[in-house]
Amino acid sequence: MVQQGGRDASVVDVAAAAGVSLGTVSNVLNRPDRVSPATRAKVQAAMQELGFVRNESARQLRAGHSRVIGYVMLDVSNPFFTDVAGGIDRATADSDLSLFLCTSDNDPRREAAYLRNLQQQRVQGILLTPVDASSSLLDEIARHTPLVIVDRTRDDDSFCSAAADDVAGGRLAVEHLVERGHTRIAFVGGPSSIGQVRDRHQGAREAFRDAGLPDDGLVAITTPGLTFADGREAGERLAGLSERRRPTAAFCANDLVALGLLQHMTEIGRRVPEDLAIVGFDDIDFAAAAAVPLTSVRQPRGSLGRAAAELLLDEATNPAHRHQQITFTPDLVARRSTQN
Amino acid sequence: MVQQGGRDASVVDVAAAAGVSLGTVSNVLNRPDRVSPATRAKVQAAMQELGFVRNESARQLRAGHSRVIGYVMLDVSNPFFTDVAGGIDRATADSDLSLFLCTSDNDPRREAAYLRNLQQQRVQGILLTPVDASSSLLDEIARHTPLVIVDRTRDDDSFCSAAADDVAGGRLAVEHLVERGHTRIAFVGGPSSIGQVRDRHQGAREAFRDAGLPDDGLVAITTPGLTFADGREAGERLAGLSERRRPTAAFCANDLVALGLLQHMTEIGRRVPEDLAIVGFDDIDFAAAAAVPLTSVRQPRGSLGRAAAELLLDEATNPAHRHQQITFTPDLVARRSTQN
DNA sequence: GCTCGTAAGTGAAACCTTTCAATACGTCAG
DNA sequence: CTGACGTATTGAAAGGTTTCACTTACGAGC
Repeated sequence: MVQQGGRDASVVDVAAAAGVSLGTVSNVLNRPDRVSPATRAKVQAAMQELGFVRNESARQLRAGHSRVIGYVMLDVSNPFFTDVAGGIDRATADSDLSLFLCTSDNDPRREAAYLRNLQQQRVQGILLTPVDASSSLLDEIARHTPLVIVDRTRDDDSFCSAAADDVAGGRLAVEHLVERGHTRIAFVGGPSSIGQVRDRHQGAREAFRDAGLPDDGLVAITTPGLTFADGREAGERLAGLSERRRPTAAFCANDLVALGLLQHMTEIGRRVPEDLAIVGFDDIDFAAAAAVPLTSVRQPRGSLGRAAAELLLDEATNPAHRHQQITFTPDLVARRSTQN
Repeated sequence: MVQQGGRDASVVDVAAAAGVSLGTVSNVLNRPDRVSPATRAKVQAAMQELGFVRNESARQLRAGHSRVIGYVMLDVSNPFFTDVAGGIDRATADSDLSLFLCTSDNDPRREAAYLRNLQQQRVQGILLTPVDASSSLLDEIARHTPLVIVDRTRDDDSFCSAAADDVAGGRLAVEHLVERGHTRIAFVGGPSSIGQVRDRHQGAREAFRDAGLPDDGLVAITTPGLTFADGREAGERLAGLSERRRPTAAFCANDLVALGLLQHMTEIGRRVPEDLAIVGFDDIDFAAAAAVPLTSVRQPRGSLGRAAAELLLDEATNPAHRHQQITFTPDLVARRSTQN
């Protein structure tokens, strides 16, 4: 911080140094074509000299809004979400908006803090993968700030959203396992406060019933979160079950959990898929590269982000905007973890 | 956006609605204890009624700075960086600062845009994993905004930084391979504009020479980036070499590249480590879960983020702050990808 | 009854930028 | 030579919050 003593230089200081009015300085900044080349050069020299840095707060205050959009995601360390973020990023690249990423880490309080913070910053809009899509906080935020829900939906159509059909995805996974002859299947994931988890479980249940199998054949192994470590820990619990009750296949609520489970199984000498077939969800890049390449329900991650960003941009700029719910249909990528 | 017609409610509107002065409203917001309970309740009711949302821009304008810190990272989709971000996050959790994440995607222009944007927002400080640590832009930014370099260093001590010793890491990797009898080793990574790549390569070269091996035994396979896909593509190039010239081991500049390479090898029927031993860098969680568990140079990812954040906090708040360069020493985690 | 102290509340000024109506100054057509 | 027009520049107002020196009200102490 070289700027010892006095505060940073402002347009007023620049104007004084260049011997012009502050209106002219502003013109150099915002409409350089309206300023004669000579004056422009003089002003730019003064800016350089004083180390002038535009004050975005003042600019925003005047403009009424900032040139930022925020994406509040559930978990930065899940590659699924960073791939979604990549899609958002590409969609916003040629607007002059900056994208700020925030991670709620599945904590509703942190999510709320970020949402309020972004709203108070008067961001152009917010993309959100909510911990709980039904929270009334979302309505409250959306009263003032365009808000698009990513990778989730709400029953009503009060929001734009871009999401994959998680129930359908859950069905796909279990149908695949049932086709391969499994009749005792574990659903591994949690907590059930996460909508994705509920829907995927729901789909699993539906497919299980439709196959005419008894309800108690689908065992829920509830985890505290959806991380790698949670998957490993679920593996311990699965391994601890008596052989009679032990499932022959596991459908995991996401790939991280599936990979953790897979790793634990390998470590304790169980074979995948012979001893336990595994299906994941999301089809992150690492799924295909796993110890046993992982069968997974693929979501179009980038497209999902892109679609969400486009909805947000429309909502933020188009007065005739109407809310829209875009649903992507997932598909199943079969790999070795289920091919016995 | 319920707020049809008029602009958002401001403190003035709240004051009018509650029948108090705007100073009192501000007191309710910032020093509630100085306001009588009755008045406080009245004001809060008015805020509720009008849907008042504090305007952070105006607040910042007054305060001179925001309550945000930014981390500009090289690549969100690399789990190494999100793990670092996790460490930063934990370190800042109990300050009242919010952390905004930005991804430069290895593009100096995007990096510059984010840096300037954060600076113009008058953020409290910036954490940066730079594309090019020697860029003079960093000096320019640091003239006004506290800036800490993460996972990189500069020769001079003009910045705080927290980094692992990449040269040492590179040495570790190659020493490990040499110990296992390899004398033709590929260094896979790029572009060399990335400092990490240069340093790791440098370390590899040093270890190779120290082992008394001829320089041309260390083959550089330069990739355009450090992604999964770059690793696969490098695999094709490696496989295309004549048997005589083909290395028996590869040291990859990061785990993503290593995993891509590993996947390609497996696909074309080459065995790891028998046909090609592989060492990665970073030891991300997925390294241990890979098709062939990956030997990797471990960096303390979380600690690195935490240390960087603490340096930044100190620089931002402590007038007696002195720049400090913290270096972590990496270690090698040997797994199956090098055990033949 | 008067002064003093404290607590509660007030309101103007400051923060910095952008906008826009107004001004100044040439130039050109008539 | 005048009037009209266009270009370059000006300066004041607005935007919402916080701060701080100030006023008011009220009860305690003498």
